[in-house]
Amino acid sequence: MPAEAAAKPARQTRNAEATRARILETARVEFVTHGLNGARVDRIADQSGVNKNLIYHYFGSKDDLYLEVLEGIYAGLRARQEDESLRDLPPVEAMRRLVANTFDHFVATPDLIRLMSIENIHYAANLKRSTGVKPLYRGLLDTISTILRRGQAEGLFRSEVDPADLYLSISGLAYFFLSNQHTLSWLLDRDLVGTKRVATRRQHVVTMVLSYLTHISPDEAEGATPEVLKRERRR
Amino acid sequence: MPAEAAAKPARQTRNAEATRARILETARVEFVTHGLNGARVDRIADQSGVNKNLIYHYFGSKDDLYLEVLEGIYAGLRARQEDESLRDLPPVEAMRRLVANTFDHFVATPDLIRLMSIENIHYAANLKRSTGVKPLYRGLLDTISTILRRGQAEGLFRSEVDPADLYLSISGLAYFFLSNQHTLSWLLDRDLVGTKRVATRRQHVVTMVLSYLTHISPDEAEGATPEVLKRERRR
DNA sequence: TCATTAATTGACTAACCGGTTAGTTGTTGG
DNA sequence: CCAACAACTAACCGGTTAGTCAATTAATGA
Repeated sequence: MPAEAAAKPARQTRNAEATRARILETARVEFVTHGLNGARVDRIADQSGVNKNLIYHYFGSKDDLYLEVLEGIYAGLRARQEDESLRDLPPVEAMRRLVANTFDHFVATPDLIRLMSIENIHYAANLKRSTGVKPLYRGLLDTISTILRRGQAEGLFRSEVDPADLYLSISGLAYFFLSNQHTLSWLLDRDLVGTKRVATRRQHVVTMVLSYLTHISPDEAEGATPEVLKRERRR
Repeated sequence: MPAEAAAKPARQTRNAEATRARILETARVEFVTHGLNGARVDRIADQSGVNKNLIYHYFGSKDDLYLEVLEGIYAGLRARQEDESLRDLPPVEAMRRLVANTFDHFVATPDLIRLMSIENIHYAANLKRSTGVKPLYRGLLDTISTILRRGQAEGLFRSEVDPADLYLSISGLAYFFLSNQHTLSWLLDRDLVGTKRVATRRQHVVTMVLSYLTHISPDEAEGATPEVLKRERRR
């Protein structure tokens, strides 16, 4: 294995970095599976093949360990966001991708969904101790606002749309059927997360958001078309 | 107090029914506030001014007590549903009310939101032990299907709408900003549940669903209007 | 090579917590 | 009036759980 030679002097029996990462990974699974109260530090220790005290040595407390897991998951959100590329696209296409990306990210990251739910059960007490997660959302809202404004200027989108409301709707449409899949699939007697089902739901969500945005009411649309006129009317 | 005379022989120190109800009410608050794992049987006992063993006498176990709370909350869902009245209204108005009712019910019943989240964190393990909650949802889907079909027959609604998907969307739009209000209000730096904010969100949600339903694509709308023709095309 | 530092462990504890045992007290029907 | 039963309590139990203390072992640098 010539690849690993580049990394480090290759310790044999001890490797702080790797051990710490292993604990964190095990903790992620534990917290996602059992929630904050249901998670057991002993179980995390056993699963990562490590003495329990090592966890306290590296992470201080159960809550701090949980917070680090939480921050890691939210950080993954930023990586996938690729806001920049959207700003150059035509408004309708940009919005279509934004919705689809949000949907796909939720589907691909079940841990995010569960941790968001868990965190809200705890009134976001831990997230509020965090630093650095918050800025991610400022950029997201900016992106939505930008796309929205361009679409409205071109007379393609309805006016009077609150970007935050739109964000809540996009997220809600993609979040709910996933976060509540266990009660819902039982109550509705159908699988909600099969590949085929997810694909049709994705289409449905994209269509709903775009129908809403491009549905211009009659009195608003009269004598529309030219972008300049549209911009004029906004005063 | 002449009013209470009609009720019963008025026991003084003991009242099984009232005590049981008091425990259940206290338990509801405890489970909603702390979740299933976070709830403490001792605390429920103290708060209801009752010996802990009495809880086990009436409810058997912590899980069974939780289940009874859960069933009570879901039962409230049925009471508020008033499906019947909707079926007689014109499709658009019926759908408008269905969406608004769902929204209002979620807003008015924060306990429902929290318990649904809590239950999903636990993979719906407790709900699945329940009998009688499931039928409620059959009726709900029927109502949606009926309204949808009538609206489509009259050429008012787009075709090819899965009733279940529509239900998931209506719920998701009303659920997400409430269930995740604690993380979201922190991340977005704004209050989400103030009276005014809820009112604008309500309008937004109703508008989005109706825009989607009434947005007939060009190729679908050509030569539309007559209901008969519409019905004809569905073959 | 040896002292220093960091990684890692075993053994332990105090508090907690769901559930139980063994009762006491009030109500009610005969 | 009293036996039988239901409502209700006090005290306890055993397993669990987050967190700690003191030691041991491996790498590191001088």
